[in-house]
Amino acid sequence: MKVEQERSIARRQRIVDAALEVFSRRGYRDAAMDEIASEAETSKGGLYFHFPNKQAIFLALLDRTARLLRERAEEAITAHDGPLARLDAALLVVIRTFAGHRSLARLFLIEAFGAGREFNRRMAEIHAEFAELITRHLDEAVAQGAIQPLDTKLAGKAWFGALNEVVTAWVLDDEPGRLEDSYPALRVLLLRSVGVLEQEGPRTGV
Amino acid sequence: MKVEQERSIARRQRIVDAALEVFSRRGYRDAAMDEIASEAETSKGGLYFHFPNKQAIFLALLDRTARLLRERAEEAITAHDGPLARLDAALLVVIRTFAGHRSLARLFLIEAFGAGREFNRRMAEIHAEFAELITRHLDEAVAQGAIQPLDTKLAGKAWFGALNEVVTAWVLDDEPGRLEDSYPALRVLLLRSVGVLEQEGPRTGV
Amino acid sequence: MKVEQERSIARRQRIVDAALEVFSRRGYRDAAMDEIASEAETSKGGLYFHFPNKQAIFLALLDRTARLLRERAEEAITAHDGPLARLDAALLVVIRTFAGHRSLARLFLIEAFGAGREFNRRMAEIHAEFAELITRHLDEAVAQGAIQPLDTKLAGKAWFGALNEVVTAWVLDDEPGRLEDSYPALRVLLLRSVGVLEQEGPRTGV
Amino acid sequence: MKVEQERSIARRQRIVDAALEVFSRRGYRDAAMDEIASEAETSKGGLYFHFPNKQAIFLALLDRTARLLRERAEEAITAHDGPLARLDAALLVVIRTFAGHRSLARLFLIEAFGAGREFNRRMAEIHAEFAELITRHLDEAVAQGAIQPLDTKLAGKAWFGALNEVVTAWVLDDEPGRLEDSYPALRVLLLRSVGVLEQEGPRTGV
DNA sequence: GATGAATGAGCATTCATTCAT
DNA sequence: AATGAATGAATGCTCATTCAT
Repeated sequence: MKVEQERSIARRQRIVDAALEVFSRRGYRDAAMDEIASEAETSKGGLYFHFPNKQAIFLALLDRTARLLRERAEEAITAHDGPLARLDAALLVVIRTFAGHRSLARLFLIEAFGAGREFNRRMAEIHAEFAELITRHLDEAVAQGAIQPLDTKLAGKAWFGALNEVVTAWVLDDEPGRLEDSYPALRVLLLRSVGVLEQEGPRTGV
Repeated sequence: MKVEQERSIARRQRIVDAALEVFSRRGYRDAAMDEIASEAETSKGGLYFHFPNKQAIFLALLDRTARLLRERAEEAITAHDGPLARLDAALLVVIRTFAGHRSLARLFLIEAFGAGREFNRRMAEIHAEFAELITRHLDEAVAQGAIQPLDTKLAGKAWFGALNEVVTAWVLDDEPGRLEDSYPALRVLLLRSVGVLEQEGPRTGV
Repeated sequence: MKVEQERSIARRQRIVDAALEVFSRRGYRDAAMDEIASEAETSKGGLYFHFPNKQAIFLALLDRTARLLRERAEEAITAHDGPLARLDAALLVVIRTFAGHRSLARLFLIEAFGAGREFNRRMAEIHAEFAELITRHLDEAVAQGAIQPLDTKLAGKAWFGALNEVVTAWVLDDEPGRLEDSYPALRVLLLRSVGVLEQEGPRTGV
Repeated sequence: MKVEQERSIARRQRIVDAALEVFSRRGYRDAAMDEIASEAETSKGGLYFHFPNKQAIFLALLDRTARLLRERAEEAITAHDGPLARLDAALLVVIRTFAGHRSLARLFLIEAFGAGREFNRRMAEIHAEFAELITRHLDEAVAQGAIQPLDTKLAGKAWFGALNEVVTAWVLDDEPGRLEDSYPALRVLLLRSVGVLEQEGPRTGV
């Protein structure tokens, strides 16, 4: 039993991995189940044993990615003190994660929209989640008097959008530089936008 | 001849109008040439007389939209003095244009990606153009001493991204409020991000 | 215009003809659209231009067949006088029609059921129509005093069923004799069942 | 061993029961092995342990049903004297059996055809068997002088067909009445068709 | 210029059957 | 005996594109 369950989970994993590969190579619509199957070293039927349809695979991939980002961000957050430092660390971690997984970034920021009306709601939710995370910390910063009161909801969206665009441009760049290198300047802009003029960057490694 | 040319141009117009309608109703992939044809009150063959293929229609639509935005932005720009005021006016005009054409916004910000790998390059260019417009004015503001030197290229992307996200969230909102209402706060954020603390909004009408 | 319409109608005809061929060769479910297409010397897309789906082709075929039978039956009916003679002529015509088109009989009596729940209602209607035709004439025979009063609704079903089974057995027979040869005896049985002991057969040719 | 054999037989029973349920719910083609398995509270593998394939399950069900009908009919037959009384009793028992098992009737009279070319032969046999049972008794009635000589083979088919159609119409009726109520009138028709004008109905219970 | 009929490659999905455990 | 994971052939349907009229 145990063994079989583990194998089944592993197979799902492999399918989702393959899906990432194929979706980011072809885009959602042009990705054929056949190709995902062979990339996952299984058969088309195998795919349908583990997932009800193509959409479900994409959704699983989306959720896995969102979870990964969220977990890393939260980890970074708990490792720091003070709302702005935490936010700072979280954004850096997001940048770094995408920097290390360009195809994942492409999937998350580009393919996910346009994959069909059905995904728009889910993507809106994911965007909203991240924007809210930012909003929450800005609210706390306001509460602690670290920054002046402001429309934190809007700021959450704006920060997320700024980050988003920087990463998107990097994804679509034919000869991309190092994504992480954009962060320091972006950080200054974002902090200034809420009225923080100086603050040291996070001391997280590398 | 003259008359026929005009008629032909009018027909193209009607097709592109129909395309906007259908693409934003269904998304690029799910929009059928049949539906565009009937929306344009012509036949499938008629479409292919005026455009070589589906992609070309979409591209024409994209370019028409980009041109519209650019023209309006430039108009606003020439109506103002000083790089920051001009930028301010341009962004406001973009916001207002999208506010008045939600389906166009959806098309431009959501469908355009995911319409297929072939469009990504074009979209990247369009994004870049707008980011560069911002960068240009920020550069000028730096040159005039209105703001402190900064990474204006990055700031261009960030500003555009912030704007983008605010509009996107509005497009995907089931019960959207008035998009224009977000602008004043966004404006403050953006200006602050480049170190400008106070500045009156543009006096553009309504 | 005229020419094109005619051609279009001819094509539909050809498709329905091909469908009869293929459905009665393979049965409804095992008939592939591909095979119907090639039998009709057109392409799969062509099929779908003229019919919305497989079911619609089958239904068109069913209706065409039912219409053919009805028309021939009515023709025979108007050529005779007296309800029993008319009925007699109608049944004979049905028998003869099936005798001349074994695959059509197979389709109509065997494939049509079992082609899927969706067809059952239609088939029930068709059966009912024929049974009612019989019932109507029996009613008239009663009204004219040619036969004693009886449950004509039930008799309609029973007569139709008897006919049906005789034809079905012939269709499924590996070495079938001449279907028409069964008619005289069947005729005697049916007439006797409503109390008519003697009556000459119809004088319709061959 | 004994116990295990019994268990195995019971399992087969359960599978065939489940098959009846599912086949008459969905029709042969649309019935999935998965659904039969879960209805039988076993697994797909379990099905294939007891039967070589889907067809075999259907055949087993068909044969079980035919056997049931035959046994009940024979029972009724031996309980009566005289060929016509026996026939009468047999038909009544068939009617009553179907009346009590509508899904079984649907399966036997409707799904069984159209389940695929492979079943046609078997169904033809089953029909023939019942027709022959009728023929046999009519032959005996002729031999005993109870009825005048006639084409008893044809009459067998016709009787069976009449019965068949009455039951089929009832199966396909959305708001069916009591099937048994049709029998007395049908009986009169059938008997008259072979020249018997009066005869009391069978005295079989209820 | 315009039309509508035709094409055919492409694809998601289903499902009976197999088989290692 | 039983399970459930895996297989892969089969198929209805879509749709951009072509082209004779």
